[in-house]
Amino acid sequence: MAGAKAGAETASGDSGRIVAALLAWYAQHRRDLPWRAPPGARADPYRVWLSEIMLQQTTVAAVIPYFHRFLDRWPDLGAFAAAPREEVLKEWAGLGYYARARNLHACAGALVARHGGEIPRQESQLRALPGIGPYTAAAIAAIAFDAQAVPVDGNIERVLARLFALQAPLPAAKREIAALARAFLPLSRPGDFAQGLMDLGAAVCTPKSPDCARCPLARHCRARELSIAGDLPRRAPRKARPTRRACAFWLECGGSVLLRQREDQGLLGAMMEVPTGAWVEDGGFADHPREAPLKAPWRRVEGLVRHTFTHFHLEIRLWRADLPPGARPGPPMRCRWVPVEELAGEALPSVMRKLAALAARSG
DNA sequence: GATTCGTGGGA
DNA sequence: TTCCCAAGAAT
Repeated sequence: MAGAKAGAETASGDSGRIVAALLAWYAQHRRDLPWRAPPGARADPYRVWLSEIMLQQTTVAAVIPYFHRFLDRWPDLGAFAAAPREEVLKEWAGLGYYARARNLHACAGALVARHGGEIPRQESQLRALPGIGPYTAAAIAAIAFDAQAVPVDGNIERVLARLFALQAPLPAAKREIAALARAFLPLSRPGDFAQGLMDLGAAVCTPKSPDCARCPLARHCRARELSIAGDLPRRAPRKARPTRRACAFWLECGGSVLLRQREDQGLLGAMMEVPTGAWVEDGGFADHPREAPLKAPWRRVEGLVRHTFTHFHLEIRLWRADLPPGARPGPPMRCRWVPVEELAGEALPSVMRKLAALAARSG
């Protein structure tokens, strides 16, 4: 912690000027985002909560259309809390990290049960809710309620690592960076300070080629002084991604296709899938459809679906069978017949939509 | 502390 | 093509 101590001392000397410069920059350059209130106004806590969950490890550009669809359909927390989980998962499909959607639904229930259908303003109470970790609790407290909190996201980690020229690699340096962030407290406008740092990180202090010439904090920045801004923060090297292989089974009958709901936990948990066999690392493709969910005249579909998850690549070979309209079997466990025209509205993650697209070309 | 958990865009 | 990584949380 010697580094953090030295950094904090540096910050205390400059912190007032840094905060002022950042707030002035933010007043001029703040992004106009759909979950933000006009300058000076306080944002709707429901929108802040929803947007912060969506923005976890997800780009603003990817979130915006989802945020609009959620808000059109569920304009306030009361409406959202009444939504069945299945509908939440359908609206979330394609955004990724589906535990967020499951936790979002669970969190709404907890807000109704424990907080009278309101979003609490205390960081500690927020932190106890499903899907809300240290970052999100601080972000909601600061942005929605102007509470004395400093959320530390990837942007702020990067800005602070550069400001103080921290050489320690992430993620080990997270605690040290959080300590530096807290050295800016107390703040007059915690929400604007946090969002200012995030906007700065997104627009100026970017990961690869920071635009120091346009940075309001340049005169305070140790990394710029050392000409290493673009090299910070350092990160521990990543492990290589292995490849897993699997077969999927597209069974069509009378214009409907057989889908299956995945197990509630784990990868793509509770989402719908084209039934697949085992996903085997360093495996080959079976020559026979022995893992098919039903007996049918299976034939191989030409081509391959490739998809990359966070920690492995997946290659899927598709098998297809078409049954006569009158011969539709009862759906096996966790399965359901879905009209092909209604696939778009199903809770299908992106990898499964790729399979549907391949099947459509094979039909 | 290390792993697991998605997706799409850009260099 | 390949790699990086974006408003992290849960285990």
